[in-house]
Amino acid sequence: MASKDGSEGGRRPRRQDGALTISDVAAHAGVSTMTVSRVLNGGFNVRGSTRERVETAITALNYAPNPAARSLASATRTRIGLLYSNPSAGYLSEFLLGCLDQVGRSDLGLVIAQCEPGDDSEIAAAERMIADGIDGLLLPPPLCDAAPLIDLLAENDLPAAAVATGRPAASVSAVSIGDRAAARDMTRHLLALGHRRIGFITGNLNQTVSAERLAGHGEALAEAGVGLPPELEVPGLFSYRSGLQAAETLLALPDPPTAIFASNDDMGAAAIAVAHRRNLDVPRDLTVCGFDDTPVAAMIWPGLTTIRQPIAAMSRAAVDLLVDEIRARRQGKVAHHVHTTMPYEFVRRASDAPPRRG
Amino acid sequence: MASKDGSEGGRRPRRQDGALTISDVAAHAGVSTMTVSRVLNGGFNVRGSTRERVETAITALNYAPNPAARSLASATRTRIGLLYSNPSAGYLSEFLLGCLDQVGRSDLGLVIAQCEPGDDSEIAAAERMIADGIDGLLLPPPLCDAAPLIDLLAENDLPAAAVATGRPAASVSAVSIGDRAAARDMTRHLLALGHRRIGFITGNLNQTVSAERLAGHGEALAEAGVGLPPELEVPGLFSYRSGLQAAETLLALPDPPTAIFASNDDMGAAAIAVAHRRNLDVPRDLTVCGFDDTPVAAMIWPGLTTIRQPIAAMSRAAVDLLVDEIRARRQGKVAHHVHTTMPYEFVRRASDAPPRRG
DNA sequence: CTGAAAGCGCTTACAG
DNA sequence: CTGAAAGCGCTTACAG
Repeated sequence: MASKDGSEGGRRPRRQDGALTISDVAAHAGVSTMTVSRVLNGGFNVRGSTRERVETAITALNYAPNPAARSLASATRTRIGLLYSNPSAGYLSEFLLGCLDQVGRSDLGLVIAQCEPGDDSEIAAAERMIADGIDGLLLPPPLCDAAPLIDLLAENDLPAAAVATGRPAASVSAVSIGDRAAARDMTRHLLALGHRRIGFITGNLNQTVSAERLAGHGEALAEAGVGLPPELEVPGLFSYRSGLQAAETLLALPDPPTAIFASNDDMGAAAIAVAHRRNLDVPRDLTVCGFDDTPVAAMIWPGLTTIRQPIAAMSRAAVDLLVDEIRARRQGKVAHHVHTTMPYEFVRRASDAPPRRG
Repeated sequence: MASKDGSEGGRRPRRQDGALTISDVAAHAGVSTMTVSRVLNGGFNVRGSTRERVETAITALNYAPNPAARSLASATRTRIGLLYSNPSAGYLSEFLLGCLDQVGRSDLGLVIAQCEPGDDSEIAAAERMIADGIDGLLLPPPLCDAAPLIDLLAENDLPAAAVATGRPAASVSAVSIGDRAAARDMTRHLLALGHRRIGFITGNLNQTVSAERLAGHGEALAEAGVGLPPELEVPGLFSYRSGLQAAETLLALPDPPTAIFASNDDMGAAAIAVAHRRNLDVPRDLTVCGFDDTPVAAMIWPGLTTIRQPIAAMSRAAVDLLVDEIRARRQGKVAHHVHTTMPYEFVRRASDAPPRRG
């Protein structure tokens, strides 16, 4: 067949940035672009050996698909929602940093809504997003544990990814650290320093991580044969203010603890403030430690010994999980809810020391 | 002419979401899509009357171009960088919220880098971004005032948008509130309550807003014929810790102030903490106010009277400015550096009252 | 100042 | 299981 129009040659190509395209991969693997596309999108209906050849070509060439072309061709820009509700500012900013990163590299639309905790505004906000045609929802704490919300999503068959929940619901994907193990590590550290009377400030019991962290603390004590007298376990709500009050309670005890393990950094910072108000030196007179490693932990003095959660990496991972699930559904596959655990890190700063003798 | 291929009909259209395309606008305006595209991209080489017709069609139809198609066709995804350096977490999270929103709706790539303040890492980070081929840079405080950094960008002819600078450099676009006027309003409020000895905690003088806020304070005092004794002006660094020290200094004065105006909320919160430590009731014994309206202002007790900066709106606006400038340059137009001022808001909470008598 | 054609890099719908 | 063709919505390069 002759070429369809008479004119041959002439125009110069538009693009000169050396970016690889799907055709390069196809050529390298000796298949059609169609097949490469299939592999890219889950590899269904592709023979195993073919898929391997394509995957080899992809990694050899270090190919990454052009997100703009993808969303244009599929005529569906994936849009995910982020619902948040008064987390600490330090947590939120790191969470957003992770989202921004992942959203930017995947050409996703991200719709954000804040909602007040407690009342039904989280339900209302979620319903608005569903009506708006969102493809999936991201749930940072404390919403990761909001049962009515999660039920609503399940009823509407909307994929969701919960971040930092202590006990993921079966109907959602989730990214967490091992909160129980992390708390156990922290308490083991305090025990190793020689502390035996350790005050514990719980988190808000609406959030499942609170019970997990308390359980981890209890396990470490049990291992060491140390008891946890009820007066040493005081309730907090994750807020600075609640930490102030909890620390007051602990330090006003007739036989006060030599160490305080606060279930997050804000409350740890509050415990340090209370200690100072009482003219106690931290860590000489009192050891204090926190959890999360939000910015405040490094900003106060003395720096707070804590557990680092890789928050940005967790939100990135959650976005990935969500997108994978959305894609899978579009192809009619069964939805997998993946529960991922990411590594935490023990961060020792300057707020802990052996208990004072005499 | 006959249709080019014999087959007529057959496939059904791929898209069914009623989204408008450039062809709809072209039909409505009675021009080619090419002309609509020209209007969309600055309207050069389009007759005035034609442009108006197209613009009318765009607004009538409420048309918005498909960002994915745009970046695919132009073969250039606009990528902007965000360089940040230890702002308060509350500030950063609101700033990111704005970016996320704007980036999401424009199909922009966003590259984020943190750098330590002071040393040359901001220069190094910027150079890395330039080498990476970034199209423009976003500069939240304190980097909005980093002269060496801004010089580097000017030398490399890289568009930048500074957010919340008190005195924008000529070579960058900028989005600010009127810091001077806002501080003037706050001090007028304190004067109206009856305060005459007002302590002022400055911000970090590396940031130009610090001098502006101080100047606004001074202007209001001058208007009222009230002097500013040197001992009532104490230096802060915008950090909680620096606020603690500054407030101590003020309250240890033989004739202490009846009100403290802190140049940001973190330092205002610190002043309240110091007052409490000294058994002073806020606001009965001491009025305290802040600036910015970051989350901490509403979280502490009493709630902090402050000036609200629309941080998210400011970062959104900065992204827009940057993108406009990048597009203009691509079309060979001269780059405009726009300096925008956005409205602030006086937020009265519970930390201010008339001075105590006797 | 304006438009017809080609093309951006992918995916969908169809046909084997 | 695999591929040839058409199309996503826009912009570039060219021609008037």
